[in-house]
Amino acid sequence: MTFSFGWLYRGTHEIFPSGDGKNANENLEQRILQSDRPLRIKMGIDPTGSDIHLGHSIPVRKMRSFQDAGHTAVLIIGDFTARIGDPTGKSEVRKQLTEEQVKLNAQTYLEQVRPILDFDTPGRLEIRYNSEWLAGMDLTKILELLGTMTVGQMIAKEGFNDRYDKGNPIFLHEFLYPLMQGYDSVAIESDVELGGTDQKFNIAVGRDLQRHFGMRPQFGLLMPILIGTDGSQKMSKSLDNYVGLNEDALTMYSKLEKTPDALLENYITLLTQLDYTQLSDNPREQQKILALDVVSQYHGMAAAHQAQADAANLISGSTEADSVPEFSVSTIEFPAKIFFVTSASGLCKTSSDARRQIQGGGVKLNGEKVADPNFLFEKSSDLIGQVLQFGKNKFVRFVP
RNA sequence: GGGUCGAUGCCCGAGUGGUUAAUGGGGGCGGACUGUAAAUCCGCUGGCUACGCCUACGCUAGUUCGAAUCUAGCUCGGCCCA
Repeated sequence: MTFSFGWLYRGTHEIFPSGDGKNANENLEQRILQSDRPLRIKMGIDPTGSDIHLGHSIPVRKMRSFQDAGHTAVLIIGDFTARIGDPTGKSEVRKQLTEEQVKLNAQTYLEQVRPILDFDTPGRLEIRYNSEWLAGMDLTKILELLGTMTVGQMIAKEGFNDRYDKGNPIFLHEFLYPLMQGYDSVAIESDVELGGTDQKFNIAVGRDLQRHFGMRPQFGLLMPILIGTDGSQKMSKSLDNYVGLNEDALTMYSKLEKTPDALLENYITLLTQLDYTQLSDNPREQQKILALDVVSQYHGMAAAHQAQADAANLISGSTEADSVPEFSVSTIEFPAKIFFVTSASGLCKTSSDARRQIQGGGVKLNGEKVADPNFLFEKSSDLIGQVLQFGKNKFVRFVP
């Protein structure tokens, strides 16, 4: 029986309730087999930023597996909750976002998960905004929600606990977050909620609320939190150890190709459908296979192969690489010194940094180290066609 | 509401009137090496089309030739009491 549920368990960290011991009557496999309708698989994303990365893709990929097994993915855009911010894992209060920002973010999020989910098969995907049921909630209802939990239960939650111990502030509205997320489960009548392991508390609150409102409680399916490309901390934009879903193929490939050895099995299991045991045990090969597979998921096989070839060329000093991002010189005023060009082209954030990196030997023009930060380009034609490299994997080709 | 302590660069944390972008650590970035990994060693780690100029030690005024360091008010936070 378990065999046919391979898709359910691949990479999965935990399913609760587990269906053994005293929960014997609550077993997800049973529920799937016995249901006479597709299950409703919930996952929430809070549009708090503009980019999502491979870490976010983990539960989304699981959601796709459910879709392929015939179930309905209910993607909840947390347009309302985003304005409070999930306190999970946060050491500080989230800043609140405006309505416009949230709307915009929601759009770009949907674009980014499009390659992962089945958007086309009828009945397989529902997209809901939680402002639909949260925005108009009146105080009576809110009191009912608040009345289902105690301060002790809230304080026991990991993030709150730490912050309380450290003497950091916790605001009351943050207590509402788990309740709102939980109420989403009630509103959409979910059967299973997907999330990272850090979502256990919030998902469990969803179960409690569903029970409170006389519904059959959902299952929680927790996926591991993806470690970032630095190999130690969880993938996140603010730590800059992420691979963004909307990054170009070459950048994506270059980042994944340097995945730390210790992370390879983890990445391959979570980010691809490949069978790790069938792969070469040479880590260098595994890096390439991983990078190729993931890039092809988001950019197509052809672009992935192109990126692979280009990455190989660039590292050997050749500039024959079609997928190098292009940058128009039209925004640069000539004559221009190379340190200015380096920052103006977006390879680094500040011109001061560009200057330093040049002095440290980290900037190359057509594969040659740049020695003088004040090297001058008299006119735009001096620059067009050249490939500028910053560090190990940031490249730009200048075009008119 | 009362009392008390605190606020320094990405983070932690020195510095308590004086040449200085401000000790140290972490993290990060870059270089060498390598497998575009790890480990190790070295350099960098406010901004600016830049051998000079500008902005910085919670905010705003003030004292002073001169303040991150002194004074006042304000803002935010911790703890104790209510």
